[in-house]
Amino acid sequence: MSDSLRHPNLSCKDEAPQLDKDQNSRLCDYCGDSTALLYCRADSAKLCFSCDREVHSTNQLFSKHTRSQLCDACDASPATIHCSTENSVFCQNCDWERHNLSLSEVHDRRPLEGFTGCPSVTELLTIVGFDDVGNKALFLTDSGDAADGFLGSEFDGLSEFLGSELVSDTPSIVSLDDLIVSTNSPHNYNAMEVPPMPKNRRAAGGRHKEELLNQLRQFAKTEPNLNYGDNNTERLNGRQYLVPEQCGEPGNFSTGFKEHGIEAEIFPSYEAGDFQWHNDSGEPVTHAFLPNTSLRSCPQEVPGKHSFSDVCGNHVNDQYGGQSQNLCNSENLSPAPRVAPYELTSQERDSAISRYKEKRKTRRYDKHVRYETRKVRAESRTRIKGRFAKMDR
DNA sequence: GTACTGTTTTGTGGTTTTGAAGAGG
DNA sequence: CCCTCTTCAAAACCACAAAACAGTA
Repeated sequence: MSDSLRHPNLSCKDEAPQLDKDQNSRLCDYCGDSTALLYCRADSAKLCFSCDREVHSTNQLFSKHTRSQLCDACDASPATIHCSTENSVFCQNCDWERHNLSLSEVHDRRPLEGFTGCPSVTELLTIVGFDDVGNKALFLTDSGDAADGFLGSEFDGLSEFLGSELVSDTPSIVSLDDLIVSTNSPHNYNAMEVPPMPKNRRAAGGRHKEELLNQLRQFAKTEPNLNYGDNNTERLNGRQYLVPEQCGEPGNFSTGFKEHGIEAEIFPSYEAGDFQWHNDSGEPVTHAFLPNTSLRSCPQEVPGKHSFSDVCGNHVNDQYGGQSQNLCNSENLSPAPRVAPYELTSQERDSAISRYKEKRKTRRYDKHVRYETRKVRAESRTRIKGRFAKMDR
């Protein structure tokens, strides 16, 4: 990860996620070869995209496993928070530890959601936050190695693409609530306190964007709907290009579809009906495809609304990064992924859950007046259309 | 360390404005 | 699908005393 990708205000201490650490900690639990980018909670396994598809397309039961991006910090838990300031995705524990320790920093964090089913490459791009530019990354040459698409100077290579498009997520303002909770709560547990997701924002990806795109690119070659040579593939000037699967309007890309007389075909992926989004309470969202703006909901806490789910009887919601017993594993129904043991992580998770519950008990939903004298004064002040008016002296 | 002074920032509430979402034609 | 209308919630606005902060003796 280059320094240019880091937030300029980050101190050395806060640059934490040891992303250059031993890559073995991020190897796929299933193939043991590729870099793991996803985490399946039900299987307690880290998986690359290819193995994820292989494992979870086995049967309908496995396809219900909720998967998330792998935490950039610990490489061992499902990510539930995307910090655009650090350009990383974090699990609940790492998010809490990092953003609790760096109260002086104001980081722009957003909730991430898991997914189930067997989403297509395009859908995966959307899930990991490349929804607006993701398809560009799949415009491949015959070599398939470089993202040297037909955009020419406009889109000259993956690295430039990464530098200009994907990593330009600038930090934005964090909510006041985020700061208040951080400073006032006796527990300082603000992992759940993420500001609302603005619309049309570019998100996620994390610090493994390049590997992520590489895997998806390889994945795209094998995916039935995105295979070279089939209906999705068009040839232009001797090059092969993938016609976006879900991009909807060909004109959205400045790639010259219309100019070249190409109409992007919109067709359902073969597993589209099997692909489900989950809302923040872990319940499946019925829409097969949601607009970009709805992809990540903001888990605002609602009194009385519990956050645990029991999907498929063996899942725990993303909010806690919970690790559940795997019914499927216990019955040995699937090609069992290698499971990495982490007792400590489990303890940390329990600790985080208890912190969360404790904080939730003491949370105030009503308005709190800090200075009663100011309140008294404001009530007695003269107003014009509700606004304070100047006093005649 | 304490006291004082000057400057900057914060917080307060009623009304209006703004924007999102839903209903209906 | 598009447009209009309605409803609702949240943000914005205002002035200024109080709080917070910085500097000095």
